Amino acid sequence: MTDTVTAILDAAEERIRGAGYHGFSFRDIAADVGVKASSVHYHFPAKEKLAAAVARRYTDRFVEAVNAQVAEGTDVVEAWRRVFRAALQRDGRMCLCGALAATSHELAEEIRAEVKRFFELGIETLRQGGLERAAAIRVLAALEGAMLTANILEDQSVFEAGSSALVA
Amino acid sequence: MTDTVTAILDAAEERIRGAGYHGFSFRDIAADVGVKASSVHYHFPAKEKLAAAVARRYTDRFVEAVNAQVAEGTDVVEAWRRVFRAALQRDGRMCLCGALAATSHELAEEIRAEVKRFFELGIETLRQGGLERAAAIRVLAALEGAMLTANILEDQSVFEAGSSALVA
DNA sequence: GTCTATAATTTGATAGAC
DNA sequence: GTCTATCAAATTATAGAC
Repeated sequence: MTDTVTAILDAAEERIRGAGYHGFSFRDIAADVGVKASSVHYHFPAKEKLAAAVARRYTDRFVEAVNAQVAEGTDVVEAWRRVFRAALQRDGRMCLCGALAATSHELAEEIRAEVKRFFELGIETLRQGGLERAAAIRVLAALEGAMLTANILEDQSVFEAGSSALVA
Repeated sequence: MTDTVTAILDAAEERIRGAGYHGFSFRDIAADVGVKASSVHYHFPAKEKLAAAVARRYTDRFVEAVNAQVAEGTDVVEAWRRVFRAALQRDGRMCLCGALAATSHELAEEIRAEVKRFFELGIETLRQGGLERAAAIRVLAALEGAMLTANILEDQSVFEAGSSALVA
């Protein structure tokens, strides 16, 4: 993966997490990266492909980070909470898949499938950690909701409060 | 409030709940209502004003519905859960303020203030029902997250699972 | 791989007739 | 209060030079 592709994915991720799928343009990304819009199109022929690639990378990284925590002996629920917290504190923005899921109704099928994968993998890893399906859903829902609420209230302590019931 | 204004607000609410603030145009709304885009502009001079008006009406109606439940003797947490559930089941879409909050970073100040009001009023009514602030945040976060997760997984039972821990 | 140039369409918004 | 007509800008996307 070239530097330009990485920079494009980084910029698109930040934009989507701040303004949603319809909230950015190829020119925005190009300006962020320091190239022209046509160069972005060279790497990603269509906006849908770009967003799908961003979601794929985001999910892969996210699940990998969770698995790394679990491998170190962290409880799986706490692991998910930590990775969510890190994403909020580092970037001060919504979860990418949460931002896309919030407006999933009009989302292109390819993107929706990638976003769905994030939530299905979340449920799967939590179940592998011993949780029942309903409990796994509760954890993911609480974390997405806590992140969203902290975002709009512009108060990161809201994330702690919103996700505090998950801690054993 | 004229019929046209009501129809415009209805259409805009549905569009925003499905695709977010940037996911619709004046022409979309006009087509939904059966008028021309210039007529929409007559009632709402700018897109920001339209979205802010939609959020204001949504919050007012939502809180009113919750208060009506509480007045009938329903527990305040259960009241919030019921009104969220009704919004999901009736429209099959995200909470309007949740959809806007998810991409709040780039939102016009006027709109963000209205969305913020939804969450602050939520916390306020829950606290009046006897909950501590952290508990109130947990309830709102869980409900928004449960709605979002049910939305992307296209399974309304996910809302029940995601919000089930709130029931005493 | 990146650029310039451009096509085709859509966008938010306004002016003015009725 | 709604319409037609229009604007200026932005949008996704492509063609072809370098």
